[in-house]
Amino acid sequence: MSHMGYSCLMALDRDQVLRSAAALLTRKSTATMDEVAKAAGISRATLHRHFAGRDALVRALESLGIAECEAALDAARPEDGPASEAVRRLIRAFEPSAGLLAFLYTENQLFEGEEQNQGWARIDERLTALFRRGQEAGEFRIDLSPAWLTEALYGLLASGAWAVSDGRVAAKDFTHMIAELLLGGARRTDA
Amino acid sequence: MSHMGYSCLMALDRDQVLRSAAALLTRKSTATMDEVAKAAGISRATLHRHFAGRDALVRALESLGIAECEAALDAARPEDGPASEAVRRLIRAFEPSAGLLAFLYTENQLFEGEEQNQGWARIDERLTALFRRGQEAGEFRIDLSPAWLTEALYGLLASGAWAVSDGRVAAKDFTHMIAELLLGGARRTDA
DNA sequence: CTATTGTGAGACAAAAATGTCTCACATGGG
DNA sequence: CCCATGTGAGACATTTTTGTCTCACAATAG
Repeated sequence: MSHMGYSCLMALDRDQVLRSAAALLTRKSTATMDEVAKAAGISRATLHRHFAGRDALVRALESLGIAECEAALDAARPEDGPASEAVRRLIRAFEPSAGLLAFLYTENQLFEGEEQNQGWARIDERLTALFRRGQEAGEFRIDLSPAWLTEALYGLLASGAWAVSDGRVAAKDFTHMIAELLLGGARRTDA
Repeated sequence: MSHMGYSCLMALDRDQVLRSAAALLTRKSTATMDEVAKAAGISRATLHRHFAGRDALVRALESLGIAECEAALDAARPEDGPASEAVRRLIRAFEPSAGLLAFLYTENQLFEGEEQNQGWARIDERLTALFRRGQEAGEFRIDLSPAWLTEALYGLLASGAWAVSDGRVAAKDFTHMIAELLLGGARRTDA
């Protein structure tokens, strides 16, 4: 039965295609379907077999991004332990998805579809809840709103992903640099 | 002599066209020249009179962005006084250009032209120099590299611009939220 | 008023991207 | 071996976007 082989290989392929598409579209958001296909190492015909068109491709990217964010949130257990530690776990869990997230964060003002926006709203909610919890526990300062901290987390994840992919910072420092900046800032505290 | 009237009005128009183009392209990077023109409130013909094509438009946006960043750096005197204060002045000086900068930061991996890249390299250099100065003065922690702090500053400026334009944070808090997060982080220090 | 200048609207062809086919080929299971 | 399935290459019509042009109109300086 070739059906198993089909779904298995397809799923892997599709995932990799989406990832390379995200990587390309982040750098060159006006890239052609043909360029996307070449970047993924497949032909335009095959790309078109998987995704009916450019819109479908972007929507698929968004769905994947939402799913990965949800999974990362689940894995990081944001409700457990000190909020600072939860933020660290969260950033570590987000790291593999950071490239995709960077693309979506800069592009997602595009669609206002029902499902998609609900997905992001849910993720935003879980993130702001974490920062709110940290504030209520007296762990985080209260003059920076949870909404802003959430926004900043997205921005820093995107900056980190780009800085790593451009070689401006080492990949192994990704989590540390984002977490330390977000939590502790640039100022010395042991002075 | 109508020449004065010409250059005067044109300069203003051109600037406003570029700004609305940046605002639109940030949200929808695949926007058509026609959409850009409509967003600027002018006809496609007029847009095309100012900018030969899409490339020319983006290049003009980049030139404007570089010029504004240089001007902001000059105005903020990054070499004077405590580095923290210099960073605050810098963020305040960057605020009017943040929307434009957000677009360029997410899109500038596009061109690798000589002049443009030199312009950005120069700005990067001045920013990293400021963070390096802060580290050498013992004001900033040394485990976050100046290159990363520079990158993070770009990212936070972009996040701030989007958050403000989407109404997620108040415009008046722009400088404070970015400066405090970048310098002090989310963690309470007075606990 | 009159001439100049910039503009908007629209026509138009050229170029680019997209969506849809067909066909030959490779691979892997039966 | 033979067949089914996914693929790459490329042809093709369609659609979209672009670049260029013309013309009428408004504003403004002289």
